[in-house]
Amino acid sequence: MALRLAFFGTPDFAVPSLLRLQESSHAVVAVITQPDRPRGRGHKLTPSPVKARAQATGVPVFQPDRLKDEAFLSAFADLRVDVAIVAAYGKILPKALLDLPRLGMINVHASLLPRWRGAAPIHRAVLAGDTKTGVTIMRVVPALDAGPMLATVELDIGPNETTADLEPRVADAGARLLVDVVNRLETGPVEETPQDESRVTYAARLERAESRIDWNQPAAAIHNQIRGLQPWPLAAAMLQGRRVLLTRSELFEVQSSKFEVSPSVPPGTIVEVDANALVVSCAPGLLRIVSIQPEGRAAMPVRDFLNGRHVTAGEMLEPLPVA
RNA sequence: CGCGGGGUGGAGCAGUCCGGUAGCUCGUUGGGCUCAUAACCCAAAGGUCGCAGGUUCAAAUCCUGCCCCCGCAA
Repeated sequence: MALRLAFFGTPDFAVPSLLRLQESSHAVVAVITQPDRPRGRGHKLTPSPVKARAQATGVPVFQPDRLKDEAFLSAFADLRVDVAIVAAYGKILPKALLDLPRLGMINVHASLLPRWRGAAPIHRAVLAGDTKTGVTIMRVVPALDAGPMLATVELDIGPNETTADLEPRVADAGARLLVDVVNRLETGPVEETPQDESRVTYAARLERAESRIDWNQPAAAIHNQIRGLQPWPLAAAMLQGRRVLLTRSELFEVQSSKFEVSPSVPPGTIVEVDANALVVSCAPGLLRIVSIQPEGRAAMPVRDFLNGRHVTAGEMLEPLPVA
């Protein structure tokens, strides 16, 4: 018998999960998403991506300010859902809500739990230089991302892959895994594996201040910063007195004597400008910047950037002033 | 009505203040040079200057309205 589902989700990450559930044999009878918020330029009130998708398909949408509202809780109870799905909803779900669905609530989480519980699992995995990540489907419990696991899938993170590249892949893999789990729940209980509490790490929300590049760091760390802070807040530095966002980089692997950096070269120095990259000295190591975004412009390959700007070896990429 | 930057051959930019021949770097195409090349030399093609209206003998440039892109801030 097809299950009646409620879907809690808000950003782009949640959309593929909603989409695949709607394509499944089950019935998504309600979508709960964050209230429209002023966002973007001009402070325009903008619906969440999940809301946009739900409205396009005619599913009833709930946008409660507080999940503990009696009115919402009773309306939700009246839906008599079998399973509630949570995918990056954006708020802690109260205990009173968790108990309402007949088979409980399950969460799509973008990491291999217990690593990276919390708000920014994909970003933190890339920032930490993880070479693999994945998705966990787990039961929602009152503690943050701590529920027992029903299924996982692993994904490799490419050496130059950014969070913006990775997120849709994780979202899609998670959506497939989710439908698989829901299908199994339809036929009976699914085995649950408790998380190993000794290996828990937390993925803190990103802050704007993390955008500032400190060139007194190993090239690999800065590379991960550039890859990880996408699509927001992006790694930033100063070039020729103007703020630039560094959007793509590559580790400089080949040890060529031509590029040996003497200890007297200060970190942040552009030691070489070639057709496609700015080669910058870090401490230690060299990083090739291959894509850059000037203020007021879209990101572009360094090759294009250099067609309109003069940058020569010896100039510096300065750290952003501390706000 | 949050603040600011921008839209000029395929790409990145200059030119706009002070109206008067459409410019630079790169790419593309053809040719040359070279053992060879993403190098170098020569040549060519390619543009409704975001859209609409106005002012003017003349508008990329000045005036008015609109569309789109980006950063900041939330």
